[in-house]
Amino acid sequence: MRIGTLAERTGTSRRLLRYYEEQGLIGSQRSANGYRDYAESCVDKVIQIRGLLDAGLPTRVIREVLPCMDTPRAIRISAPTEETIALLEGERDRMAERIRFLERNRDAISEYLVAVRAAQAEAAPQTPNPSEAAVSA
Amino acid sequence: MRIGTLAERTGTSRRLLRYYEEQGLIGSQRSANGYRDYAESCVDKVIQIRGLLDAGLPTRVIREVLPCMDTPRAIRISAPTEETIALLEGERDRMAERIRFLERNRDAISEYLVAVRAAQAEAAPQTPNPSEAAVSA
DNA sequence: TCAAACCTTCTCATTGATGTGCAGGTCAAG
DNA sequence: CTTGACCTGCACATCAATGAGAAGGTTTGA
Repeated sequence: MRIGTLAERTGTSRRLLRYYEEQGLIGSQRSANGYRDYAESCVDKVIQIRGLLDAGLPTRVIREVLPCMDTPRAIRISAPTEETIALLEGERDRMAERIRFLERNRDAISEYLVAVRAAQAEAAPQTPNPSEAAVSA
Repeated sequence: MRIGTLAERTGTSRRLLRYYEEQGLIGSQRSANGYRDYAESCVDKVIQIRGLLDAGLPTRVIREVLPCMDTPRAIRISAPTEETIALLEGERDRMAERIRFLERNRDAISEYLVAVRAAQAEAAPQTPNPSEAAVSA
């Protein structure tokens, strides 16, 4: 498929797809006219990349990690170097740490929101006036 | 405490602490000579900030979220605006999504590492390797 | 008291990562 | 021929963080 289709199907901009190719995250064939021609699997791959970037992994790491996971489930063994294995182990640990931290903060925010709602309900039990205390930001 | 002490206790640079103050993430008193004087609670706060940034939250959001969590457990109600509440709900959801994605990727990497180790064990079966199937996380 | 070592202040500039805008040109279809 | 999708390449934007330099405060010991 061409870049416009891939952009639409992944919700990214064409520009960004070219950027990811420039960064070595995705590849493409070229048609005779020079247009990029993407494989079907690129859709999943781009979504995967978006998620990994959002999770805080730098492109440098994604470049190493991605070839190991063909699609988000299937696994391909491709004789990685010891260095790559160590990188993956490190990233797995970093992910685990991030998860723990995110869980703590998600819970803290949830608890806070519950407390706020309880306070609101107590402050205005009969009058539903949401902007009574609204001031600056 | 002064900035050097805080830097040492949080593992950040003095420069970064000034930057966080500039960004409105932390505050400080000033001594008569103009030196910053940090409260004890700043240690936790800075660690919290590091974690939230690492989790992918921008300073703009942290600035809103942080005052709601005095230390990583205690919660203070401070009459937030509806806008802030919506922001917090959004961030909580984004965190939950990030957690799900990180878990998927962490598991994928773990599985991959297991498979790689199995392949290595098969390639070199005479090497005594008692913990061949050791997996973590 | 002086001086050296160290800490702090502020400010301007820069880096690195992720991404976007845009100009100028090519290609293909109506 | 016009329109729209695509190409390359350069520049710009944003955000987090850092470097460097100049000036001044603090401490300690000769």
